[in-house]
Amino acid sequence: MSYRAVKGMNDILPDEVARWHALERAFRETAELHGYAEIRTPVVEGTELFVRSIGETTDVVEKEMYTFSHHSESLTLRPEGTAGAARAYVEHKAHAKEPVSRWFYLGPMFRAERPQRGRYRQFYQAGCEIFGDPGPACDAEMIDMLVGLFRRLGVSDVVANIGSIGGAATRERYRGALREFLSPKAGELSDHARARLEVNPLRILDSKDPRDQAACQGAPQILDVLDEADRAHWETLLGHLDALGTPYVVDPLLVRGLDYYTRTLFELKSSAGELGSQNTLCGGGRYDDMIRGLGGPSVPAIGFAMGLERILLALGPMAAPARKTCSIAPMGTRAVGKALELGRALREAGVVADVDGRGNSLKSMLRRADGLGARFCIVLGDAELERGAVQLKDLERHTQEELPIGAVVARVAGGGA
RNA sequence: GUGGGUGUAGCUCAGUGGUAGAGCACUGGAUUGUGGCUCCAGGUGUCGCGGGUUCAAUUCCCGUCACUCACCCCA
Repeated sequence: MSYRAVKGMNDILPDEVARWHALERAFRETAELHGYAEIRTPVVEGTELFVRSIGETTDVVEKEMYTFSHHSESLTLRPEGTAGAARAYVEHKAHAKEPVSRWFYLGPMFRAERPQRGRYRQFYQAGCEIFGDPGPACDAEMIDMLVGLFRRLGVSDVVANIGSIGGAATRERYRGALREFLSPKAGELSDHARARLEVNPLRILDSKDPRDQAACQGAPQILDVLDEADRAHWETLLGHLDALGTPYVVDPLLVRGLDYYTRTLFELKSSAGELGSQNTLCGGGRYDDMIRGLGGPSVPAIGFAMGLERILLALGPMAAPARKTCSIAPMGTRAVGKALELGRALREAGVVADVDGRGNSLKSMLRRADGLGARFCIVLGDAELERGAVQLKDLERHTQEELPIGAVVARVAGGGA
């Protein structure tokens, strides 16, 4: 086995694609119902776009990007979808055409991490962005949409965690307070957390290390230090969710690893199905400063991305599709010619047709028809050809009848009735 | 980048210091031309790769690679 797919990048074989289609269809339908329109942006962007938007000191930018240079240009395979959408929003001056833009996207993203269950180097995300609406009504609507989507998909145990990290000013103030609280306990922290104390103390809140969790007991909470405007935004959001009856859990320690977030943050988790420890199905939040930061106008924004393979892991197996194929089993060369003709006629009538021209035994052809999930099998042998007839077998009802060859297409197209 | 686990048939996995098996799948037959159930028959393997110990290694030892799970981080 000399050629293999690149580590962390997987083939999605035909057997599995039906599940992907079903998920993608549910996402598209939901997004479109909420007024989102699809945008498709390139998989490659200038490296600087990601550095600027995601943040120079984030793990994604520091060590997970696939970056290469072409001539003198530094390019990067997109590690997430928001930066590209935001770039397109600015580049095409969408703000001047409509007050609010609601966009969704779907496609592969790339991060050079160590792969594990639910985490791959090429992975698929679907996401939505709203540009030009400061919320909090649309924040509530977005969270409610996601809860509804996961319910519809059948992820029964999904939990929406929400939080707020306020605007830039609030966050700066909180960072100082947290550092002050944790510094005396620096000796009790994990090495990793101690290193972060100066650079990004907020992330320590997120740590799974019991020492860090213990040290964070009694730490000041960001929700307690929101400024007036941030607080009003947050409380109104909770009010909307309560009014909608959308279930949620406030997580005061919620911190996301991308630097661009402001105010509202949310994350949907599950432990259903085959999910391993990477069980965040969907994450998002507000990024009110990004558009201006990319050289655009001062336009607020909010968005989320969901990991498709994680959702598929949570979903488990899918019901087998209905039998609709018609298989044709010819015996002998003359019959094969007739079978090809019949196959074409069936397809013209809108029937999925499979001509088994392998020249195997009838038993083998019927077995294959069954394996394909065919509803009908047309048996075509010399005896039938002489009579200008075919045997039409209904694989589902276990019945068989002889029909004139000219009548079989209409019969099959009519579902056998 | 760090740590654990696993590498044997297309798939899931047993197994032994004397060069290997089951189930599923596949093919044929029982039914000179009739599927899903049943019965019978059939084939395939550099036993991940390299080295060491040994009369002999798939098995024991060392190395290496791959896969996998977890940490970090994220979807």
